[in-house]
Amino acid sequence: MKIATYNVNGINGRLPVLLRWLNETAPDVVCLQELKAPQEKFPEKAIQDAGYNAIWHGQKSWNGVAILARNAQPAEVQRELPGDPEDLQSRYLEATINGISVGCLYLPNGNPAPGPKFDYKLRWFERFTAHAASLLASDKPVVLAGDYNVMPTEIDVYKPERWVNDALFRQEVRLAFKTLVDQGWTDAIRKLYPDEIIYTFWDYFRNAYERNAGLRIDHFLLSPHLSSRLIAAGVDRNVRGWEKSSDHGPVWIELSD
DNA sequence: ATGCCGTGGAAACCACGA
Repeated sequence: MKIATYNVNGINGRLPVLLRWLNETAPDVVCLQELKAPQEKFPEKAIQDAGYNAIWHGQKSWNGVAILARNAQPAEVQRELPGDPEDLQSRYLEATINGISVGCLYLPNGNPAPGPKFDYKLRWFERFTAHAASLLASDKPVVLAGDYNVMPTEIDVYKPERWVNDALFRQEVRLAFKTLVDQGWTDAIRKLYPDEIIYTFWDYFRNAYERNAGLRIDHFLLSPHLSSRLIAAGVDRNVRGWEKSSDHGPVWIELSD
């Protein structure tokens, strides 16, 4: 079973790229972030014609998350992150697919830091960590996939010294990620490639992709059940080089049946 | 050190992203 996550940076502007990638790589489950489309503007028919059932939580202009499944219907569990009724941003969607709980997340960027946006990021991270703990306690197979907007360690940044005060790399955020993982999650890419430089994002500026000036901010966290089933993982970095690409590349894992 | 590019939405600029 192949599960992927892809921050599309606008699903309608990205539709040709998304459909080509789905057709070429045929993941079984896909978590999408940054739809940047209201609920009624999700391209449901094109996704269905590509062979995928979908649930999504859209939002006008920003945010928005979706879960796609091939040969299965995602059973929605919740469409927002618990813990703050006043948080209206569409950043979390959870579904059960073939017995696996799939959490699709778009963690806040948090810049500029310090400031209210950074405070919101840290609060969101705390709520997410609490929810992740409850998922672990359920003892079900769980995957938490998405754009975490965190580079966990220095090898996840092309020039770490330039990012120390950035909301994606500040100590508070790296510590929050470590606290989350230490609950008992496995960072899928790092389990298979503990020391390799692997990026999932390249800025649109300054030929970042061509220079491989990237960041690793899109992650898969696996519960113990799924960690033992992990057989492969990677980044479809070539997609980042396609015409009209997102600034993120798709990331994927393969689980044994 | 930096939003230089890209997207969406409103309105020919602005907010936002990482």
